[in-house]
Amino acid sequence: MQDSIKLAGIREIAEALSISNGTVDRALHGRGGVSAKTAARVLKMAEELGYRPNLAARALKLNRRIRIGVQLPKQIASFFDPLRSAIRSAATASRGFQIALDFEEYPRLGHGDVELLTRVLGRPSDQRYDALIVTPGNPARVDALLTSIARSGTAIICVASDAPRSERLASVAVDAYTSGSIAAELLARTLPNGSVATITGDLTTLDHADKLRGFAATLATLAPHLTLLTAVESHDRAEEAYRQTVALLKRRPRPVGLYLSTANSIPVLEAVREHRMAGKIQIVTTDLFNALLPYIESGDVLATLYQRPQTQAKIALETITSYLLEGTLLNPVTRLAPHIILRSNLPLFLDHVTERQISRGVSF
Amino acid sequence: MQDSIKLAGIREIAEALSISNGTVDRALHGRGGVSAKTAARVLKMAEELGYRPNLAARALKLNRRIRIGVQLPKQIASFFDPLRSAIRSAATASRGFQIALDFEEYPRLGHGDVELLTRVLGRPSDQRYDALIVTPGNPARVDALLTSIARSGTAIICVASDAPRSERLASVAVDAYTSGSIAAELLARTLPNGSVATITGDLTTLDHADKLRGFAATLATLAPHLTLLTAVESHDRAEEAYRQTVALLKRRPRPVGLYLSTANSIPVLEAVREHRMAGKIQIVTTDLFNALLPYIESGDVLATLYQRPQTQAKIALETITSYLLEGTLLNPVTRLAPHIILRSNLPLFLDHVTERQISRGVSF
DNA sequence: TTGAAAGCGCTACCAC
DNA sequence: GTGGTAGCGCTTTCAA
Repeated sequence: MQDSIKLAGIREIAEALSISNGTVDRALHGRGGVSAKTAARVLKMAEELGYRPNLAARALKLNRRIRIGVQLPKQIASFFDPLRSAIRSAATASRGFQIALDFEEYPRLGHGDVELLTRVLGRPSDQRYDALIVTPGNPARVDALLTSIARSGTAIICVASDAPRSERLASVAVDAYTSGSIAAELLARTLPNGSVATITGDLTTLDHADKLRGFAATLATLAPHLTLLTAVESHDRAEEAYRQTVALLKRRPRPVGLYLSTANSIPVLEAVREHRMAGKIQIVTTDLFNALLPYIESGDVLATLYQRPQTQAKIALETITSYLLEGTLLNPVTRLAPHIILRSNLPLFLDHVTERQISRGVSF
Repeated sequence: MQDSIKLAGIREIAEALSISNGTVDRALHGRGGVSAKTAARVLKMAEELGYRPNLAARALKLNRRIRIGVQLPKQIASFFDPLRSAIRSAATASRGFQIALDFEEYPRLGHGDVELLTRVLGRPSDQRYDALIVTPGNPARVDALLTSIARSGTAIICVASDAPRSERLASVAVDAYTSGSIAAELLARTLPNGSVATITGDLTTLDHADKLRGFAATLATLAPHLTLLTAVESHDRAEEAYRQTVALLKRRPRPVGLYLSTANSIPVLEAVREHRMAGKIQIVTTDLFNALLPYIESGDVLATLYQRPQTQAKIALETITSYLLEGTLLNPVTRLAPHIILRSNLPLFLDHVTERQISRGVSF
């Protein structure tokens, strides 16, 4: 089979119709100032000749240096640091655009994000972002802001979470419901009778709530032999998680399985180890970072659900560039499957773990 | 943090040194005809100004219509059909290059591949491929050919398998050893005592042998309670697989787990069902296609290891274009982690399953 | 409403 | 060894 496409450009269309290429361009892009009749002829001929715009030429001519704002929280660093650096390298690799990135940070989801977003609206128009990458925290508090920004001409891309009721251009995230569902299936298949517990961050966060819904639903379907204890919220703080874990371990009968739906897993794992329950409780965690590695290698952790920050970054930037350059919206909503990382496939992910994910302060 | 890179082009370097941009270009690309001294000055200034080539301009100027040959087997269609169509769409989406694809097919791995490769060497030089995408079957029989083609100036990219001793430019594949290892871990975690069997294609194929090595190694480590029966080779033929499965099911004690390391799983699953053993034997399969879906949904299949043809295609084309356009070899060897598809995350993969994977004849 | 032409940054060719 | 320059296909501006 041969894909030989004859390359028809604007020039060819113009010649075929004996008009100027300026007119063809205007017609093709509906820029106005073209009679309806001519426009129709152009469109028809373009179709006929199989017109494919030369993106290199377009990019060269436009030669825009597009400006992308990136507003992400410092925490949880194990996820957002790799995400940031992946955005950086995806931007560097981009053909066609010079991409200027403007990174801004705030402490954590729901703490400082609104302020940064507000500041975007105040930027002088010559410094406007062409696109803005954000992780929306509480939708109720950012929806309106995101919509305002979008209407001001900045394309909004949500990563890691979503604000579906805002006018964001696109959203990329791991499917949270499915994440919970996978955790439940893994526990269902490996555990005999007993009860399982979940430790999450904050149930007002959509992502966390969705994970729990998926977990509960699948547990009910696949594991009628397992009882689900009420969810514990650790608010992504280390001591809280530690304390709550100790409390869980003192319950009788003791839970046989644990689903940690945020990256705040280390204090939990430490508590489990200190109580000499390592390996006796099946644990499914979230994300991948240095401190977690030994627990996976030892088998203390059955599996971790990796949210693929690199992939999310790549998709986000592809979405932005193809939107700005070609005017096509690839995929308004991308829901990735998390990678299920076990002991056996861990080696393949080791190069995804960066070094400088040192937890400072109480959480990570 | 602000990434404002001042955009220095060839022009800027030339002006800074009061020389012509032709000279700068020659120096930057080591094209010769430049005095060592000038070349050094140019390189230094380029460094200083942070020279970044404008890839759009380069692409526009070169305006090559690169020609990529794609030689893949018809079987196993569930893998190679999606791979082919993903190559197609990745090529269409490519900025900078017009890509002409030349698809060629042969019946199956090891049957007809050598002939197609030989034919490549005979092509008139004006029809030479800039790059060739292949799945090497038996390395012993294609290594030399691949090297000849590579030396003739065609970049060879191996997908789905590898020929590491040839002079191929790059290789993209799922890590076979890890695939087997994952299968073993899943069975180890879900099975009590007993024996497990493997059905593979052909142990002379590197990929199949590697999977088995990984399976055996991990089984020994994680599941001393499980016995591994000797591997069965079905040569990817349906009746053979069916017959062998029936034989396996007649063994006493009956195997409690099964690892099917090729996509030739349907006859096995049918045999299991007919013997009313569905759900009583844990089965891990390979790849994802329509016919397999009901088995995953019903739980007959515990997990399938998906080899991500779309991802492989994308990486292969990225490797090719960045090599031909920028002259940089991204990653000579890419080893993907297979996706572990369970019942819970299956919905996220449904759109990866194309329709026209109808098995014709004896195998797929 | 349409035509003509400049020019984006790079490569390659020709002249010196 | 080096300088000068045409031109890739597109967008955009100015003139008609």
